This record gives sequence, C-alpha cells and structure tokens, in this order.
Amino acid sequence: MKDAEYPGEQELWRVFSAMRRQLELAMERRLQSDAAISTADFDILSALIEEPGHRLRSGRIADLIGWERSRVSHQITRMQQRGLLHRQECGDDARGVWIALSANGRRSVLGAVDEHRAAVREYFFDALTEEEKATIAEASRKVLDRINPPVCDEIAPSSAPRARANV
Amino acid sequence: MKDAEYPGEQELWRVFSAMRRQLELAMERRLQSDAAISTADFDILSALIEEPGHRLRSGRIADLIGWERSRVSHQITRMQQRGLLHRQECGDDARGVWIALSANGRRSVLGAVDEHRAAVREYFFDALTEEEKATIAEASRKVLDRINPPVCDEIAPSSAPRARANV
DNA sequence: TGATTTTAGATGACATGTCAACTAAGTAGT
DNA sequence: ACTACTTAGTTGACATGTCATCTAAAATCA
Repeated sequence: MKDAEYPGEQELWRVFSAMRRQLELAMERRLQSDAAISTADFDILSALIEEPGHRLRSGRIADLIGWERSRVSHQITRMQQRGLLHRQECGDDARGVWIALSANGRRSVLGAVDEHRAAVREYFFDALTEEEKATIAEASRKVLDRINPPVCDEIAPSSAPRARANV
Repeated sequence: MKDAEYPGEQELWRVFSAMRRQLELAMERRLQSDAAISTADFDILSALIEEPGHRLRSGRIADLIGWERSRVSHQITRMQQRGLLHRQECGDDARGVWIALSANGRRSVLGAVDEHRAAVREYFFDALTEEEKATIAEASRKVLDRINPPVCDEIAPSSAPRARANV
C-alpha cells in the first residue's frame, strides 16, 4: 500500500502472470495431444535423447533439468511403468542406476521434438519481434540474477550452473 | 530439426523458461516464509479482501483467478479446515455458496499483501528498466493473443475477459 | 582395517491439481 | 404443471510434486 506504484506496473504483473500461466498450459496441452506425454515426460526424454548412449544417471538428470532427486525418482518409476524407459544397474557405482531410453520412449520423444519446437515457435517466437526477443532474453537473465544472485564465494569462483527448465 | 533456428532462439527459450520457473519458486518460498500461506491461498485471499463484503461466490472466484471450479472447491475445503475462510449459505441461489473471509484469513492476507508486493518489486520490477517493462507488457499481450486468439464471434463482440492469474 | 561421513537413490506420507461423475436447484418450453 | 436442459458446486479417483526418512554403497580418515 505504501510503495509508490509506477503507472502500469500492476497491469504489467497481471498480464505477465497470465502469459506465464497460459503459455505453460498451452505447451502442456499441445504436448499431450501431439505426443501423449506430459511436459515432465518430455523434459526427461529430451535429456536422454540428447545423450550419446541414450542413457543418464538419475542424479545427472536432476541436475540437467533442475529437479529434486525424489521427483526424478518418482517420475522415472511412472515412466518405467508406461514403458518409456527402464532402469539399469550401474557397474561403476553400485549405488547408482542408469536411466535408459526404451524403443518406445525413443519413438515418443522423436515424435514430440518437432511438435514441441513448432509450438514454441507458434506461441512464442512468432509473436515477437527480434528486438522483443533480445529484450526478453536480457530481462530474463537479470531477473534470474535477482532471484539467485551469482555466488562468488571461494569454493565456486566460476558461475554456478543454472538450472535448465526445458529444452 | 528442419526449421532454421535463428541464432539465440534456443538460448532465449532456455533462459526464459528458467526465469519463469525460478520466479515462481521464489514467490512461493517468499509467501511461505513471510505469511505461511501458499500462492494458491494468496490468490483466493486477495480476491476476497478486494471485495467490499469480503466474500464471493465460489464460481466468481474461479472466474477471477482463472481456475477450474473443482480446484476452487478443493482449495476452499482445505482453507476452511485451516480457518482462513468459511462457507455460507446463499439466499439468492440455493445452489450456490458464499465464500467469506474469516478474521484469521483477513489477518493473513493483510500481512501477506505488502510482502508480496515487495517481492514482486524486488525480484521483477527492480531488475528491469522502464523500457524493458514496457516491452514485456506488450510482448505478454501478444503471446496471450497467440495462444488464445481473441474471439470475435457474434455472441461476444466485446473482447472476452482474460483470466487473471495473480494480483 | 574399521569407524564416520557423504552420496545415490528409493520410498511413504502428504499437499495439490485435473478429470469425470454426481446432486441439487434454477430455467425454459410446452 | 411437467419435462428437459443448464448451472453451481461437491466429490472421488488418480497424477503429480515436496519433504523427511531410509538403505546401501562410496569416500575419508584414523
């Protein structure tokens, strides 16, 4: 109540929030109707398909897509039940597992990638001018730095790896 | 694979997705630590506090914040159990209910509003220049129109009300 | 080697969200 | 008034996400 409200800021937050929400819903619906998978499925499948051997350690997936370990574990269990991937023993480190794409999962993700790319283009890229895209990229970086200030302590002098949400 | 990829578009999507996700998490954490409520709680409580009688019909809440009816109903049930609000019979229309803020809920939301506003400022507004804010508002509108093209049929010639996600 | 601490991952309890019925009350059309 | 249709809201089954906890296998160190 006490902060001076710059004109349009409330409207900006309103429209920006609506956009985030609707974009997320639209991408979810799109992926569901095009490839019968969820965004969560897609995030994991794309991480796997990008990997040379089409397999990754569970924890590595968590780091790549910025999820909690337990979330990855639950999701893997569900996807395994649907035959999209499977767990393999890990020789190097008997504590770990390999998460490997199945033929089924490979088919799904290959079918989804193009559709997903098209949806991103249709809903997002094509709506914007080059200048707007550049501004949004820069603004996103600034907001990220605000939320999660780059740590510069003696342990990790190089910039910490930022979580990746989607492809 | 076949679409020409404009330079930086993949990076734009990556950083933009990370920003959306981290901003959402940050707002959630902030509200939780400042006022011990979730974003979902806050969305409902703020809709109620803004209303003259501090009460709204359930379906009206759904329209205001853009949720499904059943989601509102479940959320109301949980918030009622925590004493943030309560259901009242609706004289006008015996099918409906009034959702009314309790003293407890009023206290919670009053405490949360300023913190929420401060968080939006800190994480979002303060990170951006005036020009960036204007660009983002305009870009958000364009993306929204892409996703959900304004309906212009004979029934609703005026622009359809757009769902509101947050305050 | 043996004790202690880390790390990888799984699991169960619980909160939240979606979808598809379901109930009950208002609204029309005859 | 009688029937059919619509609307408001609830409910239960189920998917998803978080947190705390657990097990087992490294890794560290005396």
